Amino acid sequence: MDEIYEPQAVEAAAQKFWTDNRAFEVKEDPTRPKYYCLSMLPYPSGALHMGHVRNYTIGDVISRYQRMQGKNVLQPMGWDAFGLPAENAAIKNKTAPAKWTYANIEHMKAQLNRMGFAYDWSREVTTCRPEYYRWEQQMFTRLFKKGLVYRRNSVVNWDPVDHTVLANEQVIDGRGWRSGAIVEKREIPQWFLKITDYAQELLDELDNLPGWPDAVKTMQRNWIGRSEGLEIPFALEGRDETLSVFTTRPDTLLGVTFISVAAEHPLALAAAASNPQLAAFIEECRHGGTAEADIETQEKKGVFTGISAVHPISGEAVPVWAANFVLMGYGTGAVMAVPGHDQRDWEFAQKYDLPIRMVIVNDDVRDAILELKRDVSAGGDAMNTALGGGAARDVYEPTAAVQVIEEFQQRLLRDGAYTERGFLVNSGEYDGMDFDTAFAALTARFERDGHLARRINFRLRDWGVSRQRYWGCPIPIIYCARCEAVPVPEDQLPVVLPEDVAFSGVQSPIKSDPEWRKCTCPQCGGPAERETDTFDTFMESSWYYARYTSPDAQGQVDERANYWLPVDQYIGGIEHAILHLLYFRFYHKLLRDTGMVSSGEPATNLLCQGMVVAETFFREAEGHRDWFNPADVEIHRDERARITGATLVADGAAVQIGGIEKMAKSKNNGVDPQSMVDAYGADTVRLFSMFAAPPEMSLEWNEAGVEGMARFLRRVWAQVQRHAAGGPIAESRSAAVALRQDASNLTDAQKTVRRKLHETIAKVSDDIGRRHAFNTSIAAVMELMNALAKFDDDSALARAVRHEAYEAVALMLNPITPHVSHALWQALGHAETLIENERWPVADAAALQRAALVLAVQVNGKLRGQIEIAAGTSKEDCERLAVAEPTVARFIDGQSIKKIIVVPGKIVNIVVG
RNA sequence: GCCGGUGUGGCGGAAUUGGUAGACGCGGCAGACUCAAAAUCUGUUUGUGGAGACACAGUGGGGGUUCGAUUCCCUCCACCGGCACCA
Repeated sequence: MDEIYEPQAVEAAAQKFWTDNRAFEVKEDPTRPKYYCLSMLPYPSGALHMGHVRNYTIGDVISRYQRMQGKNVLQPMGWDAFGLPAENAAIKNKTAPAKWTYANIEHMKAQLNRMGFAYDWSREVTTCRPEYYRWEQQMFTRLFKKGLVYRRNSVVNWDPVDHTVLANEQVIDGRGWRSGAIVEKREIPQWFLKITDYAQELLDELDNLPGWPDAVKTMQRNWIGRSEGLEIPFALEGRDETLSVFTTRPDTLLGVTFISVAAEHPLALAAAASNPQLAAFIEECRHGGTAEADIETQEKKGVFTGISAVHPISGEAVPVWAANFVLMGYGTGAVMAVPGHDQRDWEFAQKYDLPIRMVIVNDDVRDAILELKRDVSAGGDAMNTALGGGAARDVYEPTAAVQVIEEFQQRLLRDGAYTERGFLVNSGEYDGMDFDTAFAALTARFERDGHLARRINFRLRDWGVSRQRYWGCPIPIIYCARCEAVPVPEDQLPVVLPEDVAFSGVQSPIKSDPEWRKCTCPQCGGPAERETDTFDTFMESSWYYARYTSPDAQGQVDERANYWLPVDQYIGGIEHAILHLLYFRFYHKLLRDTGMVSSGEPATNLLCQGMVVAETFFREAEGHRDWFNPADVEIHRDERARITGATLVADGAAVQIGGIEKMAKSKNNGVDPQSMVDAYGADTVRLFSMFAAPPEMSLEWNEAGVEGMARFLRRVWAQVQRHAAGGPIAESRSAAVALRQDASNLTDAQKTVRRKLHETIAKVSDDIGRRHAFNTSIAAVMELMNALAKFDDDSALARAVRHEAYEAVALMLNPITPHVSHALWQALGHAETLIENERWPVADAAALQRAALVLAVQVNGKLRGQIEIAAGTSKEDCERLAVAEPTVARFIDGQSIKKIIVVPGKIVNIVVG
């Protein structure tokens, strides 16, 4: 063992050993428990970033820990290789997207290997390869035949200058990012997968995923958005048509004072022909992006269409407005507006001076009304007055009950809608009913004549999978003038995307190439054309996890899938909480329903890691900011270590501190993992990324902290080196093993160190295995190392204790810093390498025994002292000792003890007063 | 706008089921070693008052439940993630 820790040499040696021995290639083995640990596959953007390092270190720690538990661990890796950035890079660098992508993969694969991740590369998946995507095309054609695929018009962002469809990301403040033109909405035909057929199951099965974070499950529930309500028909005045609206609040029906329809609703479009103001409004609504955030935050506007509907109960005329916040894609594209009890409708009514009607009241108002009703039956008429009759206002004296009602109504008109559930008023025969009663009564009313009014509505929309881009998987459809859309027959798959193309960026090469498009119809043999749209890249990332189980299957997957699936631990960023993770779950059900897998959910446990963030630095320039990388900036502090400012190393002049943000090119605050690995080694980078924050929180990259981790590894190395050089290692080993049988000869100090060791083993096992609290597991090992450093005893027994501890430290650190552990294991006298003899240490229960413990003593909940008690001291004795403790006694003095609470092993609280 | 999350010393964070707030690391300060520096090692480090023993305050703000609240409830604020064509 070298005296000095040289990470580059240590890591090269360990990695060579693993590679030479194919240490991480796994086979299906029914005799051993399997463990499938999966990290979200990277998009090959060019180089590994810190987010990847963090994600994959977490996965590797869990994988290596599970190997040490004796599991048959699969940890694969692959490339989400299709996507928009390749097209952008192709334009910028004048290269083909495929060439750029493959070069990136090669580079990033080398970087992953340099990190020492235990991947089974024999199962590598690259999603832009035809041997991968042909199965995705096959699945699509099968779903087509099952009726789970359909084509309809839907809205895209259209750049009227470049004549291209833009991704939401390419729309900046309503304008195309390259052309600067105001983006328009345009409807084009697109392919959809019927995820809504699975909405109920996707919702229900969230309850069977205890290993998923609650935040993710809640977000998915809300995204799926199941709601129960009624579909209510409004007849249109002077027309032989009805306009149906879906509502979850039929109890507010008598409060409807207008109806809002989407600007692109057929009714509005038809009315616009003779209404220039409406036509202008519809035209205005065509501008701007399609993102929901844009639509929901824009100013709410509307125009009266000139059409009136008939209220189905009161018979009153209700105006129909076109509004920019109603989405054609949801429900029927029309909503009933109840300004009294819906805040958005309330604001709209205020703006356009539409009536606001109170039809729901709270408990207090209901009680007041009941009081007035008793008054009415006794001959008074205050109730009519209070509820809007108004005629007698000048002459009568308002009672307290009337005041309650009037105040409620005034608040509603002045401050905003009352949106709680309550009791119906001003609703004729429904007056006095609560929500449930009114819901039932109105359901009965609208369900006469066998007509069904009850509806279960989902917010979830079908998955639009068409993209008007080149660098994606071709959609395997052929268009024939006679047979319309025909799926490509399975024996003609894959439909291969040409990779050697000139890519200008304006038009997809397969759209502009008439030869690629040309084909014959598989049904009638006539001339036909291929679909030139490609799949959403979420398609590839929805089933890659299954392909890893059988990467060479002659089918999408084979029987090996059922050995490995479901995934035992999935790890990825929280930003995927909804879209990717919902498609991932949906696709698994598609695989199940086409007989390819037997499980219902793809992953039993999910860990969402936080972002990697860093400080930002900038200088104001003309109209913009110049951002400086943290590596080029020096921080200044005052005598109490508070930051006072920062200067640029290059010129010594001040820069402004811009706050902590997600590592990004735009803020130039990215730290290159490669430079960190070159400077400190992979183990130090892995250790820091696991130590600096718990996995699900954001991690602030800070180079001083990285240095601290390097310092720790050097200390571990130096201590083990000193131990190994200090005596015959084989004897220490056998003496350490003997401690398990009999440790009674140890001195108290030796026993204390040994207890600390076994407490640490217990804590680290729980922290890594159950809690995934890697940061505190490292802290515990550091505490142990600090105790060992102070353990000043050179006897043979002390050497045995120390040997036992260093072996355990090497093993406990192995998941996190496997290269160092590999070297330490050999230094501790083992002929076998650590990877050949992976065994997680187990705490010795006998070593954990304590003779005495310390209890905190509180008086009225405030800490006042401590008492030391022997293990097994009775509650009464604890109370007696606590009361007698001098400081405690001082605080009790002169007051009577009312109660004493004893929490065994923790605390005594004496309540006085 | 809607949905979800986070907020604790100078900084990253710990406190696992309501039970001693600040483990561990960084930074700072002091000291040892050194011609010197770096590295390393030792001590110290929430704030205020106090020589000290110790006391008081303190977990984004306000309120509540409890013998006891960083932890539970209500409310407000700030920041972060997602919003269906970024991946």
